[in-house]
Parts: sequence; structure tokens; C-alpha cells
Amino acid sequence: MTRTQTSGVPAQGAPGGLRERRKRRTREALLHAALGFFTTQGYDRTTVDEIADAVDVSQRTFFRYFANKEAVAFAAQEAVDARFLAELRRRPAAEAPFEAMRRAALKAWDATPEADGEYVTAELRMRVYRMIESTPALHAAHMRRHIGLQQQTALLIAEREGLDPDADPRPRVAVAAFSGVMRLTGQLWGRRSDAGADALRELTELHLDQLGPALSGSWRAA
Amino acid sequence: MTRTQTSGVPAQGAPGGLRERRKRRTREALLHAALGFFTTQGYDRTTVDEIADAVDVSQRTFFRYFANKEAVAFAAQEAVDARFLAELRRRPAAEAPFEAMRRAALKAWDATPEADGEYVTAELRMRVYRMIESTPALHAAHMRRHIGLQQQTALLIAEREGLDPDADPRPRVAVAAFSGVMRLTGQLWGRRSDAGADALRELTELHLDQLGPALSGSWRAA
DNA sequence: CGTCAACTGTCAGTGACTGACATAACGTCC
DNA sequence: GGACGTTATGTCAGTCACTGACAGTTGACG
Repeated sequence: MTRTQTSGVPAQGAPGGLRERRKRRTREALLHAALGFFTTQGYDRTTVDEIADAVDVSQRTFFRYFANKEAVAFAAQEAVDARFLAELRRRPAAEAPFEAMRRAALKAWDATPEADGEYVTAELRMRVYRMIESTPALHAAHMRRHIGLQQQTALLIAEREGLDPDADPRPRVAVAAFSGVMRLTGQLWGRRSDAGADALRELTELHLDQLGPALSGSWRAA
Repeated sequence: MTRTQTSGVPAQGAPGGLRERRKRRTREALLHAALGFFTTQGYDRTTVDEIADAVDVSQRTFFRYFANKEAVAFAAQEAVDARFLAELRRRPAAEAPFEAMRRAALKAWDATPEADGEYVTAELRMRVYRMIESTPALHAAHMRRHIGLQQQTALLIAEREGLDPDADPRPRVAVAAFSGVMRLTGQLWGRRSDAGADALRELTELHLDQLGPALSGSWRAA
């Protein structure tokens, strides 16, 4: 909260005129009000009217900024996904697909500074994620996002390996398995009492390390 | 619609008195009306009132039989899940975990005769499944079911292998990867034009066969 | 300064659901 | 076979998410 300049043009981020700045402010206000309510009272016990009232706009206006109530909850999460894809694109071509996804995933939750929009602290983002995992009403959007991200990831992997994703099933299959494990990771992490960034990284590595052994024939050996 | 007997007691399935039989009939009527509407007009374009009217009961009564609109769509699907778990339990202990899940999955969609309730033909069940896959509004329930099934499967696998699922991550990880691939399979199958039982089995085997290779280091070799 | 386009509020309406209450129809016990 | 308690059902009213239509304001810009 150190950026308190009133109206200066901070090199970037406020490109347009008064109108655009105001829109941005309204959106941020709605976002923060919503996340505040969600993480304190819970998603279900927060009404859209409540959020709109807190920001002094009409309910109708809320829906002009966010397609639906779910959308607010995931607004901050989008940055994480974007970061994952960006990191994945940046991985050296020599790296094996699975390894590339693993590295990208580990970096995705890092900082994600105020890069492209939502000013949400890492800590709040994590609290929101835990809420998402524990709120059935948000599962639909969660799943839709997962599917979308999987799709994009599969295409990226196929491109990396120079394969046609419709002919060779490996890109999609690898991504599906990977995503399944990542979802599990997020879920278990959300339930832990020590749900910090370190714990998340730790769990991610633990699970991905176990994937190979888990698929191998017998578990009793070794 | 060939079963037109008025009140006979068909050997089994009608244990209670008139009251219970009537309830059963109402439930089945609602289920079939709903699935009929869903698969012809689509889920979103079908209102609960419409379903209730078709069966000549009040909307309130519909909600006494099904917790919500989604529940009807998944009523038939529950038999498939149950079958999967049952088959998995039946797998020989010597079989590797992954192989056991694979075999169980391949049997899950078979027949599932009118065993324990919902009289839905295999064909209708598949049409419903395709609808589920292509209807975002149903993704929430879809996901909740997936999570639940994963949980149960992981416990079963852990028990099979004599492991503590909270100490050894392998059961959950294996199930997560497996489930991820199965979800992908269902999704791709739902998009195909030849979406029959054979195609589903085929896709399942293809994808599961590719899981090992997909996880291996380099895809270019071989 | 005036005009156009964009932002917003208000209002009415739909559809999924829920609680409360009244009614009618079993089930059953004498 | 009739009285009585349980239970399925209908009706009604109300909440909440969401949407379309219309009207009023207010920046943007020539």
C-alpha cells in the first residue's frame, strides 16, 4: 500500500483519461470489497448487493464489471495461470515435457507482481484460493478454468515437441495426469493449517516426485 | 414404455406398500421427464417447472425428490460410479494398483443392469453423459462427484496395498493422475461423432496406454 | 459549447431454490 | 371399519443471482 500518488501518470498503468481511471478504480474497489467479504464471511454468505453497496454502485453495475459472482473470486487467480503459461513457454526446448510443466508450476505462484492488473497480495491470493477449494458453489468455475488451462497447456506442449495434438495423444494425456496431480495438491494444501507458499511448493514437489513410482507396477518392492 | 402393469408385484423392487411404490413411480417419472427434456432441448433451456408440470406435480415436490436441478442429471450416473468401485474391490490383490483401476473402469460402463434403481438404458446414459460434458452449468456437480469418487478410490487403493493414505502419497497421486486421464477421455469421447460404448472403451485404453510413455523423459526417441 | 458515446441507475422480470403452513392421503392400531 | 398420527404434497411468500430495456449523467472531443 505504498503507492499513494493521487493522479500522477506513473509511467504506465494509467494510460487513458479520467474515465478509464475511474473504471479501473471501480473495478478494483469491487474486487477488493468482494474478496474481503468472501474471505471473512464466506462466499455463500456474501450477496452481490452487499458488495455493490460497499462500493456505492448499483447491483447492475457490478454485473457490468464481472460476468457473475464467481468471476470476482477468480479474477486474481487468472494471474497465476497466465504466469504458469508464460513460464512454460520460457522453458528450454531440451527439457522433457513433464519437467517443463513442473518447473513452470513451481514458479507460477511466485510474486506475480502487479504485472498486468489486479493488485492483490500473495497472501490474499492464497486465502482466496483456499476459499475456492472449500466452496462447492465455486467448483463449476474452478473446473471450467482447469479445462481451459489444460487445453492451452496441451497445445503448448504439443507445439514444443512438434506434434499434432489431435493425432498424438501424449500431449493431452501428459497434461491431464499432471493437472490431476496439481489439483490434488491444491486441495490437500488448502486443508493444511500451515498453508503458506513454502508448504505449497513442498507439496507440489512431493506429489510430482511420487507420480512415477505411483504408476509403476508394484509398490511393495523398493 | 412397455411396462404397463398396473399394480403387480414384480418379484422384487416393490418392497413396501402403495405409498412407497407411488413415490418410486413419481421419482422415476421426474427422472425420465427431466432426462428427456435435457437431451432434446438442452439442460439450460429446460426449467424445473417444465419437468414438474410434465409429471403433474408441483415444483416444490420436484425439489423434495431431487436436491437441485443438477441432481437429476447425475442420478443415472451414480450407478456407473458405484459399478466402478464395486469392480475395483473385486480386482485380485496381486494386480498392480493402476492395472486394477484400468480394468474396473473398463467394466464400469457395461450394462449396469437395473440393479439398484434407476431404469435408464445404456444409450440414454451415454447421451446424458455427453450433455453433462458439454454443459458448463453442470460442471460444478461434475467436479464434486469427481472429487468424491477420487477420495473413495484412493482409500480403496490404499487399503488394497495396506498403506496409510495420509502418510504415503502414492495412492492419492496415482488416483489423481488416473482420474485426470479418465476425465480427458470422457471429454474427448463426448465430442466425437461416433460416441458409442466401443469408442469409449477404445479411447480409454488408448489414453491409459499412453500414460507411461507420456511421462517418460523424452518423446522423440522411440 | 455542443454532440456523441460510454457509464450508470432504476425497474421489471425469470429461474432456482427454501421455509412455513395447510391439506389430503396412506398406514396402523384398536 | 373407524379414529389417529405420520407423511407426501400443494400453495404461498420470499431470497438471491442474473438479464433486458430504458433513461439520465458525464467524460471525450471536435
